[in-house]
Amino acid sequence: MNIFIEYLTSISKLSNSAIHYINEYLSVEKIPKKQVFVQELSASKKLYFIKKGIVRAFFYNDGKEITDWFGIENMIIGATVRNFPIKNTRHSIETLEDTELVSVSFNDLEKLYQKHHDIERLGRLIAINTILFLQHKIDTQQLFSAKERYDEFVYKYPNLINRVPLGYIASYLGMNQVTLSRIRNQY
Amino acid sequence: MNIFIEYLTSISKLSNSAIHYINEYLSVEKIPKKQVFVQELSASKKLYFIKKGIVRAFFYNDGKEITDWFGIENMIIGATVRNFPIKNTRHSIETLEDTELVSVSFNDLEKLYQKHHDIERLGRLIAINTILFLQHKIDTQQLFSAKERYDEFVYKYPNLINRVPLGYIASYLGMNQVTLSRIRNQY
DNA sequence: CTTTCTTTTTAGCAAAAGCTAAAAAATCAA
DNA sequence: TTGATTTTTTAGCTTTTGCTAAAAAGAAAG
Repeated sequence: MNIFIEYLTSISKLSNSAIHYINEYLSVEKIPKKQVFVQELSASKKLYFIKKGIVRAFFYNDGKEITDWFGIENMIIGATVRNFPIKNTRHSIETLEDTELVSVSFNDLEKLYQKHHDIERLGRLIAINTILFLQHKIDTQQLFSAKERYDEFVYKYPNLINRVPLGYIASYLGMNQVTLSRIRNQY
Repeated sequence: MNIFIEYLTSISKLSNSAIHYINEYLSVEKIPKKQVFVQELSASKKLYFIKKGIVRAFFYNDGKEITDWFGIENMIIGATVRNFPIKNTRHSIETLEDTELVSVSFNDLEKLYQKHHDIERLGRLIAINTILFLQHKIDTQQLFSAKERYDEFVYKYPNLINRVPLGYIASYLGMNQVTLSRIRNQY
């Protein structure tokens, strides 16, 4: 789990007592490949951190499956996708490879926030990072062509291209799977 | 300024002492129409809340001006657009109508965060609201046609359509100004 | 190894949206 | 008001991306 604490402290300093407290509440879970381990994200009772592996978030629109987000090592599930009690969506999370997760229940997380000001601050800073990530996604969607979006994806996630089905990447990038195949073969 | 405090407490409860403290740090500014009052957002020293009026955030891409965000009453400037020391962009903020703002300097805001746990929590919750807003924008961009995006915009900002130049709205919605004009005249 | 199932590529055509430029309309200022 | 400036609409053509379906390639299972 220490990798999780390291991740957290890289975002914001934490007191020893906060670290100790967080550790108390963590568990580790191993999930095999191709398993939908969160059926409905907004109803999820836990927050997950990806220690190892690849996951994706997806939902259905017009009968079609849309991949919304890819999670790789050192990412929090639901920081980016809408893992908030506020909004009802139909997101599921699936492992694409064997995955190790660190989890905290939202109940416990709430306790952590309330007891430790520095953990609350950490939560705020994680949210701000998420905002930056999303804003960048909006920019690329709005200003980049399909090819440019793909190129950026390759740059950003060099490991994913050969490990994840093309169709998932296409829907993540907001384009047709056939279009992506063409782009990849440089027209 | 009380409208600002009301806005804040609608998001998260604040202790009386926190409210008192916040009030100490607020100022009010009036800006006339069509004035670029923040030249470079990421270098801005203050956070603004819109008490009255309309503003927009814009930047240049490929020599073209892109409107990124519209701010109306009861919005925080920079909660949505990237008003963080972290990321360098070239966003400016301009009033579209006579506008009244409440402002806090980031210096003071930092103090507020540090002194009051409940203000830090408020900051986290505002960030989460921003995340939801941005995720919705991503969805509409990715899944909606140009017409659908416009229809949603009309629904969401009924006041803006006749008060804001069409070109600004078009770039906000990620489409050509000519395309938007056609859509509006229902092809 | 084959066979089967899944994923990717290719082809051809259709639809959506972009671009340039000019005309029309609306707004602003003297 | 009237002339000037800005904004919006219209027209015609181009480009990009989408869609359906079928072929090819790859991966998985017996």
